[in-house]
Amino acid sequence: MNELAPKYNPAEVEDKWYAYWMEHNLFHSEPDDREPYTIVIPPPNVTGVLHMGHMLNNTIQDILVRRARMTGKNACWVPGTDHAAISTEAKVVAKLAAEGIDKHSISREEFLKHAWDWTDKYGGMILKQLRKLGASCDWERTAFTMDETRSRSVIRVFCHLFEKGLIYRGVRMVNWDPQALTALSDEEVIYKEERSHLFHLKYMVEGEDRYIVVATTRPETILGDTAVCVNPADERYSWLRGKRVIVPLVGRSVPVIMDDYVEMDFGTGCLKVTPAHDVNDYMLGEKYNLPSIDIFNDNGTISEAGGMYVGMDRFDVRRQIMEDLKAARLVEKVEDYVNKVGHSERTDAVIEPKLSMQWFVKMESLARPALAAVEEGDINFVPAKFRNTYRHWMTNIKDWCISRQLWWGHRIPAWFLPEGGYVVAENEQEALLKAIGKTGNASLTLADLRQDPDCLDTWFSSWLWPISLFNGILEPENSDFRYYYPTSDLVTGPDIIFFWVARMIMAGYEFAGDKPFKNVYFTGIVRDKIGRKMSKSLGNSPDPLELIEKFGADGVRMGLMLAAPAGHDIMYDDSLCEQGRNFCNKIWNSFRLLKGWDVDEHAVCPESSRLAVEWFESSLGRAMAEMEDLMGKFRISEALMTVYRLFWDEFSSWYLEVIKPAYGTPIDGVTFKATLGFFDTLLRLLHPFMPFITEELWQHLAERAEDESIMNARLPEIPNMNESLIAGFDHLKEVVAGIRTVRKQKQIKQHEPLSLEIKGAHDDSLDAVLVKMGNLSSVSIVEEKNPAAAAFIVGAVEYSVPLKDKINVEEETAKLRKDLDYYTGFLAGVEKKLSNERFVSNAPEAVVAMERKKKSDAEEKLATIRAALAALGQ
RNA sequence: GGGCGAUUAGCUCAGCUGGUUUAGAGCGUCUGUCUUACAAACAGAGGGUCUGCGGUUCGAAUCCGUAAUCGCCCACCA
Repeated sequence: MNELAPKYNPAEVEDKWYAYWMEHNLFHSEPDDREPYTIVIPPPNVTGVLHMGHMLNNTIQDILVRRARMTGKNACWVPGTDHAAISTEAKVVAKLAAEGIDKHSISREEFLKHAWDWTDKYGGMILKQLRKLGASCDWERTAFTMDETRSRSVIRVFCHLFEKGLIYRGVRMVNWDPQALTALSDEEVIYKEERSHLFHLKYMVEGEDRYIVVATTRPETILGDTAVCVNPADERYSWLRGKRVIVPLVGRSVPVIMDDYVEMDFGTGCLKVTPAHDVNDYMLGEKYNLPSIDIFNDNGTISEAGGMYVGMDRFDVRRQIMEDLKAARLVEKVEDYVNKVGHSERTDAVIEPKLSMQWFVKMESLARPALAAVEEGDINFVPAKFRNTYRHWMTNIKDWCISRQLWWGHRIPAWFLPEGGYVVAENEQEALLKAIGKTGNASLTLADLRQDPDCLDTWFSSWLWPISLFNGILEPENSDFRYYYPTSDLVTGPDIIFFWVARMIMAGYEFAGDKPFKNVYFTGIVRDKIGRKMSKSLGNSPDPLELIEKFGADGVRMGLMLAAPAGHDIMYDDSLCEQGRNFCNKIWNSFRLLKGWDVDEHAVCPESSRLAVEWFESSLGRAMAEMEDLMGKFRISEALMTVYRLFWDEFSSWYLEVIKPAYGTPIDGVTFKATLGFFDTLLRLLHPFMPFITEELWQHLAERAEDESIMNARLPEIPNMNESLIAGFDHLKEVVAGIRTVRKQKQIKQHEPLSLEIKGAHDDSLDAVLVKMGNLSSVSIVEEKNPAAAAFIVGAVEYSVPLKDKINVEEETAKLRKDLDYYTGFLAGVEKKLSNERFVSNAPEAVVAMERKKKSDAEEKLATIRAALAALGQ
């Protein structure tokens, strides 16, 4: 009789509606006279695979975008991908290696061709997968950090900053990744605690029989030692002043220098100085004009400068040197030691501090307006605690190393001149003109210029994302940019607050003269049940697509959102998605219920239905107001919970049960029409969270035009609330629950009618509902309570169900005694408060009045309880 | 070594500028029920004194101090 299956089957509907939305171009936005609502996606790396973090992040974005659309805004969610310089290059190098091709055996052009092939093949994978999630991105606007517009924007920005003197080139100590063979920014180095050793090595004093002991974690770097340093205040070593010591094994004579940088109480108080391989030693080297001996090749093996160890790997050489030192009796002792070792964020290789020529951005002046924007609330962080993190970083900002020794990325637009020096220009022609201008040599040709082989840091393109997506760098006056910028909300993880968020804010003010977004919503990290971060290496992350297959996209979306307040890590568990799936099923079945009814337009609307309609409208209004408030504060999971309870508890368990016609009888037209209206509104409220099932049912609910969609339906006005009706229903629910408890305790079936007796002031205006929901045969007001009845008290009114022989006086008495004790205690507490003169005189009047009300309520209630006990002969 | 945040029912969390019944929700648990939308369900029940200690106050989960535990971020002690 009902063509709808008793269980919702997401697989049958999801792809269908996504295709429908695409086919009717419903995600696309163009500027018009509506208010814009814009989100730019955090571009997933082309090397990435869809993980739970993406699911969470993009669900939130989709909820925000869909809700904005339904409130009449012109919503635009721009998708795209990031070229991920290091990761992608590493992947392509590995792929080529597997095919027996060495990167350096092929030309740059050939390599880039492979990289582009790889990108074309795998790059858009995550974006495709996001469609399964229901992401309503404007796919026509899909961008890539290395497409033409974005690339040209990057180059333009580089030139702009260079001309402004904010980009410079120089030799600095940088973080070197010996695996990826490139420099990294400070942010790309992850420090991890590692158990290692503190080696105490003997350095003989030159020309004497004495020695000093130096403590180091990296004995291999003795090959590059050019001094030993002690604190000038350290009396233990005052005799060393002016002397020289011999570097063990190496045999080199190096000076002893004195600097208070050295901590006297760490290790032996004696520090070996290797200017080429340690940031601090480098500083000392500069200060004391020490030679710098670079003992490593780029790939981490020992260079020519390393004497007999040439060609050995840095970790092998550490072991070998220790053996040799032991053999030479130059090791005093070896201690266990825990220290922090820098690793490359992308390759996990141990970082070597290395002196090299790189390009840098001066950050201080860029940071100033960006810091102010967040401090002054022009940009709002959710949750606000991230402002602290941001402030700290921004006020301690260091220059940004932006050059990478890679091929995959935006090539640095600098050309070296034959006789030294360089020019920076947006293209070759311009470079040539500048070169001629600079050298005065009109016969220069392009062949004389050599472009810097290095590429730019990936984030040097990402930081422009909100601007470059709308082509705001190259054409700042274009209508898209003027309309969509600044964007509205950014949704991202706190792990890239420095990499990306902070830099976008700086770029916004520098290149667009305005903030890039108004709100930043920081999601939490998705963790497993026992709190571990989900990761590929741990294998504790479910495959998102399998989850969607199992629970449906709507179920998964809801599961994630239920547990995801902003900035809180979420403990993921499949049971969350189960809850989401179950909710879909609940929605589905309530639709089946009303779909199955016969409607009689002429039937009279029962009083109970009339009341239910009026009450539910109020209830709906209350929930909608609450949702609006919560969404405004980005408390999305709470907004979802509000509509969840509205649908499940209020609509399904109460409203539908009240208006449900008896089996085989039709429903009246008035109630039916109101119910369809409610259902329609509920679907709209749910749509941002669960787009698929709501579209499916909304389309079933009425005849729709060919290109119509719930996506573009508006959220209705919030209905007015009838507070007293809501209060009346709240009371009624308790009475019904009381009746149900009696049934349960006395083992009376739900369908067996009971009569209800009421003693006390009773408002009978909702009796029609009471009779229906309590399955009552009669409701009567009595003067005296029937002793052979099961009683319960709601407010100060006593309700009882006459049951004759089923009544156990002891049980009834015990029940009432329990209530009596509770309220006696409660009353005592209130009275204590009220008898405290200082409370009465100090507390605000309203609070005192509230306490008086509590007191009289409790007294009334106690009177009722005592009367009930008396009726039982107690 | 600095800084930030957290600690509320079995679990995940609300509880904002202290007073709204001797703390709420969802899930889970327990007990009934295959009642003609839904057992992915229905009905009912139980469960915390708010991490410890001290303080401010007429009044504190809510403010202050302190201790413990956990987490995150930053930092050049080899």
